[in-house]
Amino acid sequence: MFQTVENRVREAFRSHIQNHYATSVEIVIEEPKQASFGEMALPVAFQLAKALKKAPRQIASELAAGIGAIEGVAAMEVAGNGYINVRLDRGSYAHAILTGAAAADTKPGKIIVEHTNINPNKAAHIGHLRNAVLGDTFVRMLRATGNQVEVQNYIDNTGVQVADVVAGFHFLEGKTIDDVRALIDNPERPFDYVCWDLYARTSQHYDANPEIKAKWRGETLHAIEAGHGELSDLGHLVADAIVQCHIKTMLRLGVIYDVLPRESEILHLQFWATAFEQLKERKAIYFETEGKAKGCWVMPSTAFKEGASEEADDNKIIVRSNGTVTYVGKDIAYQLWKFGLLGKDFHYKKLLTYANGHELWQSTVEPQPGEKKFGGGREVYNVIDSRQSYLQDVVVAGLRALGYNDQADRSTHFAYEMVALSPRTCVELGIELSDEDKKKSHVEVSGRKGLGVKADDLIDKLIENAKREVDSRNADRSEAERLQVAQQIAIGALRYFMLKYTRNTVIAFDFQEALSFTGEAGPYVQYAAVRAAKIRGKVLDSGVVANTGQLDAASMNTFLTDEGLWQSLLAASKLEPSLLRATQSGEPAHVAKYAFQLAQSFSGFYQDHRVLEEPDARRQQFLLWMTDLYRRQFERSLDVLGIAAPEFM
RNA sequence: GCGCCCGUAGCUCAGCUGGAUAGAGCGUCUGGCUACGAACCAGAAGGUCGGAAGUUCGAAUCUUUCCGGGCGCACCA
Repeated sequence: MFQTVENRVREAFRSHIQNHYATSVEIVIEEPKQASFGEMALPVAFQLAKALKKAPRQIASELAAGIGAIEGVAAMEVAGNGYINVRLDRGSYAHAILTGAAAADTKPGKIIVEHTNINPNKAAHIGHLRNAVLGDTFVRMLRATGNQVEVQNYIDNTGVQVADVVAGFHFLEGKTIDDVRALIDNPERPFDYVCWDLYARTSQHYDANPEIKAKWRGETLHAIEAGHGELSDLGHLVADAIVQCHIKTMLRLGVIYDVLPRESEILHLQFWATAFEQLKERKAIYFETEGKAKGCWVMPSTAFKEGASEEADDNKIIVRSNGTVTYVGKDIAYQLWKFGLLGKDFHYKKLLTYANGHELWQSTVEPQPGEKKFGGGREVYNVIDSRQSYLQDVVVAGLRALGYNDQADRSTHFAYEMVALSPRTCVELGIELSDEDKKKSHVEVSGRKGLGVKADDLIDKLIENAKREVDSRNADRSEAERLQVAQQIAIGALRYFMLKYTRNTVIAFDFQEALSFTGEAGPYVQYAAVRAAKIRGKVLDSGVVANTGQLDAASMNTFLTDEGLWQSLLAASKLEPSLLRATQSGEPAHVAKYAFQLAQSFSGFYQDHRVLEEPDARRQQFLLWMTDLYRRQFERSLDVLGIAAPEFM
């Protein structure tokens, strides 16, 4: 609704200025510095001052006087040195919200979002959670603004990290496939936890014995890539089992996927070979005959690096001298497929059906009956750690080199900074810190060292904390209900924590902060949502029948002369513009911020107005409607954030 | 060495395309529950927006430079 009026104001000023001043400027509409100034502020007089050679204040006065009536606008004032402040017609604004149903228009084309993308060789940690929560929330934002989205989670099941764990089982510990299968089935200890420790042990062993590293890793990788033999079988067994663990962990957070494209199929279906031919044909890569990259196929650095010189020896190797392809090469093939440019497709089989009926598919080599189709997107977002921006640049350069400039432009590296650990949390975890580390604001996690906080451990701890609070406040509820709410609160706290920071902020993860359920946190928003729903329920239980029919623009206007109520309505009505802005800027933190501000606004409303005890029947109807508007907006914004609105807290 | 990111209140962070008196949470201090649930609310204290120069009617925001920090620059991903 706000945007509708905003557009009207913008258009009125645009045409008025065009007609009377014979010039055109971009009409900027801001939020006034202070709420008392009105609802919109236009600095347009400043922009015109130079061209018209007049004082801004004078121009503003002329504009305000000459522009005439605009539907939905009650008044315009000149303020400061030349601002034009716009005041809305409160009654008609409220009435328009009451009667209007905004239907989101669906946009054409499919957007592909790839996120999570965890190496299937150990348990997920907090860094992975940031990726998944950012990606999942962005997907929800896109869908809420009318986009069709396909969620992909790429599985690197043939990479070095999987090979290291396989080598650990096979060479280091002498385990057979049946031994490993027993570990997977062991309910005592989760398999991803077993691998977490084994990966750290294997890495340590490698560090102490570099020659063994080359031998074991090489042998294992070779077997996995060839796709047969015991080491290969072990690789698939481990990777598939870990993927199941990851899917389960992410499901706890409400994160689900549409399809898992796997690297093994990229290899076996010759995706790379096809891309390789195209790259060679278009001369995007060349065979190096001298220097340190002799015998490799490389992409010249001039293709992906600004200001790179011809002589600089920093070309990117795509195919190694032993003929194997690097990750970047495979990623170029994968990216081509995402846009439907490869001329090939995977086959797919259904991996599982989520409790809500949604199906998760996985790539496979053999054709399957009734298989779905994936890929072929109009736009692609890759949610990947900003440390990989160099490699993402290479991938995009690959698209450009093949002549796919449009697709390159619609290819976005949705980058985010890492999650590190606060020194205090390292101490709590029993991690030894060097004197140098102690001075730092954060310490980087390391999977190779087994240093980090496992996602499931963190979630368990959050639930435990929430459960204590819920128990102490809700003795009348059943154990099952309390547990469910505790889980919702824990996940709310966690998702909000991962979303409250903008993407390029390094998060120094701190247990005390993450476990905090007060202030700018998920549970604060949930609490407000619970209260809004509860008031509504109590009022209706008291025998009052909701009847918005008696709320016309004129009567609402009288209630809205109360500045506090007007500000409440305004805050509640601004979900759409902030959601749109957040989606355009690719910043889920903005949605989190809006939800928090909505909760702040409601808390104030809650304090100031007693809906249940309101003696004036019509005013009570109005307050009830406001409460319900808040409730609906909480529901929608929390849904975008992937946070549940509990029934009680 | 080259490239990218960051430096805003004691701490952790917002600040949309430059715009009016720079905001929030936490922490500190003062108040508010016989409750439409205090996981809340009201109020106070707290900032030369890292330094300097420039562009502009106007700079936390744009440019240059310096200082301080982070991350990249593999035949790993």
